[in-house]
Amino acid sequence: MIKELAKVYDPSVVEERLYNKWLEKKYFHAEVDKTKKPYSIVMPPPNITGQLHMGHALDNTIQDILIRWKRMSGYNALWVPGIDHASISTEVKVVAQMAKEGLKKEDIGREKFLDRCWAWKEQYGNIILNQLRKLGSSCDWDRVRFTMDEGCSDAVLETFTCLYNKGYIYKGEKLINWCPKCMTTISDAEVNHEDKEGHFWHIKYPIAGEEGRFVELATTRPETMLGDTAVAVHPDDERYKDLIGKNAILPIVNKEIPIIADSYVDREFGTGVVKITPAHDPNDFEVGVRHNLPRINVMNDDGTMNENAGKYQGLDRYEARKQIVKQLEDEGLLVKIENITHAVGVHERCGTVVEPLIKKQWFVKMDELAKPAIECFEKGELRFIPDRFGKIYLHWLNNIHDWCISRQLWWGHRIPAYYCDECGEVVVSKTMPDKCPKCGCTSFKQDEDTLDTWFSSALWPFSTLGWPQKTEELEHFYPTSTMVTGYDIIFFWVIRMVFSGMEQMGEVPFKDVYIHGLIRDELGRKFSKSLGNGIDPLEVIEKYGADPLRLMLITGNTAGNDMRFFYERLENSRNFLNKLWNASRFILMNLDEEESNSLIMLTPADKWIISKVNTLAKEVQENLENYDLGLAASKIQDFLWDEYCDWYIEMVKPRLYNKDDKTRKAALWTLKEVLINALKLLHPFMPFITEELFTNLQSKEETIMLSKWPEYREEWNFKDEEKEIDAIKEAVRAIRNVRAEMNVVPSKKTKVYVVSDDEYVRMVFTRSEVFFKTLAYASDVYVQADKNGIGDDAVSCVIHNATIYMPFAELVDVAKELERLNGEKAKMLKEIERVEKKLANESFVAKAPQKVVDEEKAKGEKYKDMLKQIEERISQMTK
RNA sequence: GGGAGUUUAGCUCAGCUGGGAGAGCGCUUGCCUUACAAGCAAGAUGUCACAGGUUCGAGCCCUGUAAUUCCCACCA
Repeated sequence: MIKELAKVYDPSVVEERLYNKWLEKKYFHAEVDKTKKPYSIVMPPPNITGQLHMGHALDNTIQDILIRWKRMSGYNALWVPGIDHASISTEVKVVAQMAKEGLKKEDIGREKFLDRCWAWKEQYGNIILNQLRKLGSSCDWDRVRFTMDEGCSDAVLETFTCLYNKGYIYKGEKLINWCPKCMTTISDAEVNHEDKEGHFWHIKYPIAGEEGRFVELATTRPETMLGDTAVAVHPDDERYKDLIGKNAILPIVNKEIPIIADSYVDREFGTGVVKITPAHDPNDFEVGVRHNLPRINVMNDDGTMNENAGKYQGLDRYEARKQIVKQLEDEGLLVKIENITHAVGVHERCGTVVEPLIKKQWFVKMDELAKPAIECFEKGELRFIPDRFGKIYLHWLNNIHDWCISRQLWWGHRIPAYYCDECGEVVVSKTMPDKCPKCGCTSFKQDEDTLDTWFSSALWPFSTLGWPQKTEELEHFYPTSTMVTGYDIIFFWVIRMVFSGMEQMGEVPFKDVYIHGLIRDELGRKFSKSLGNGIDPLEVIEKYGADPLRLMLITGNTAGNDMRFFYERLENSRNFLNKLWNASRFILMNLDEEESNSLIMLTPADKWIISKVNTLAKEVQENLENYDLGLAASKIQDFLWDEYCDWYIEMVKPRLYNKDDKTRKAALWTLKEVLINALKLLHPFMPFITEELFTNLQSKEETIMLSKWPEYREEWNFKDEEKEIDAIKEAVRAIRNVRAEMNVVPSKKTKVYVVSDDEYVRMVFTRSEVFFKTLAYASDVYVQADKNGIGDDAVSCVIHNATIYMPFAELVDVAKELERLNGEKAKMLKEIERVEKKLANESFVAKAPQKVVDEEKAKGEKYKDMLKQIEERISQMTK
């Protein structure tokens, strides 16, 4: 039966058909199978506000490669997909949506607002998951999880109460990062420091009781001076020693505040005097604690000044700043204004300058929890790929601060803390308590705040497997095998997953963390909306197909490094796809007879390519195990394109075209067998085309997805043939060189045979150019013209270890050829000299490994041999 | 202020445990050859940032320098 493939491969049609087939057949679904070794990945859940971008495409391609490889290798391979409620992003979007209707969330109340959020989730939440299917992701869609589904929410409540009961969660009044725009607290990790242009205002504070004496200090935020409760100098600063213990008069407020000594002050910086505003600055807060200073908050939550700001009450913080500076100037207390650039903390999500404020918030106490996370890494239970990220991981854990987890948002997991209406007692419990343990009252109010969105993400590796229930999935698949994510969320996510896993499960959540870089545009810039340089993966898939995109994303870079997106690279992948398609088409065109089970005789050429694909399987396996995914992919690509298509297929053509050839069957068998093996190796990288070709090439198995992963086989190891054919490749290249150098243009009708002593290797070339594409077989190759061709008029030509006869008429320039040969000779002499010099080096021979020395000797022999041939040729020509 | 990365062909990047410098794109030349012009064949191009050191031997290991990118950090 002859199968015929379409002339061109149309990814969009094929990919959709195949993906639907996979879904229908449930190939992605993984039931717990205790007879197999488990391999599991949980997908970093994309936000429900998200659209598929290149980062997702890379992240999921990597995971898909790993899962498909392990699945084919006989593992019980599970890939759990899911989505994240993304508390603040979603809330911002829903608020914006409502704003268009002229509504605020307060207008409709918490419950109705949450209804809208859920509606958002229903409407948009699955978009990104559907987009992931376009990529070919083979995750188990029967197990899609959501961070706010019943199970995950239960995991959150369980964890919260558990940590609270152990004393790891507490509510405390601390200085936190406040976003006046989003009106919520944010964690340290959510604050970005940006260098901004600003001013240094130098201000004089009068000394109380000493008319005309001042201290000069500088600030970048004059508006906070209204909340100053001290002025500090360094204890050993001679300039100000006598001031310590005295009072300064806070301008505008006209209040006396103490002058204190604290070693936090840097004598060298500025004037060596610092205003202390404990309610609005983290350092000042610490100083305030040490010196028992009052904390005066002068700002409202929306960034306007409050009642403590006196006449500035109600003004926006920046407006207040302006007016305060003006007043200071008017009062002659402003010394100078210095222009500076300084780091300003901004909310990473909205860019608003963060305001440190004192608030009562919930925190996770980190020092104890961090310890197991450090230990498990040091014990080697957890590793990073590449390993340099391990250092970053450790550094962060060793310098960890308590994690502020409460957010003044509505969309998210509401904090399971209940306040007694009577006595205010706090009860933390998964459900509303029945009665107050202190006063017996039965009415409670739940905490208004929700949890940081990363709180639920931190539990993801086990909550998705069913925790806190004791499921068989959890038992079988936990700890998961590999976590694939970008370096940008190591702090947000990876670390929190590890300590959560260690605390709740007593085991690491994953053994390997594969860190990938960012995809950038061709200029190396990040993709961003404002630059408008984003490239939509879906458009790329539409145009080129998912396979080329995947291949392009995975090759040409290594773990942890950023990569640039070039359409040129994509085209290369697309061309490879096309190449593969056409090669397969060629083979199918020739598979015109029934398959034979009888013993076939393999020629050295067949053994050569079989041996090559065998070696490839071994190397790919090693590369994958080391997470060198890009290396593995390009090796497969090189094999298929260079070795298989450009050499083997060309070599085998004469045998295919001659139906009487005894080795024709062997050629066909080899062509098919090798291709199928290579397709299997390629499948994790390019799932669609490999499936399409696999199912067309054979009829025994219905999918490549569940076919057996090619392993290295000793019986396919033909080292001699590999060497032999590789040597001949060299010879052929030399023959081609002759032709190129001599400018030979044989007539199109010339028919040339390359014949070896071995009768089963014979290659026929009907066209002049084909000749030069073709690989001769044995070391003693000679070329004869056929009866219609050149006959006796031929001249022999010996290059390296091949002899060719060519028609006289075609040798247009003997002098040129001689020149070339002389050049070749000189080159050879140089090489021989180099090798001999090396071998003459006694310490080299003595200290270098024997293998290296032997190799060197062999090279020397080879060069001498080649030199001899060249000299022969020269003497022939000059005769 | 700490920490990490990068520096290899015109461009973007590979180079695994140290043994004669690689790929893709681009460029030059010749080819519509019954799988493929999205192709085939041949070709040119590198003080592997710099300076020392270790070694028989360094793109790779060590020390230092420079340029550059990123992360962390409270400098008012």
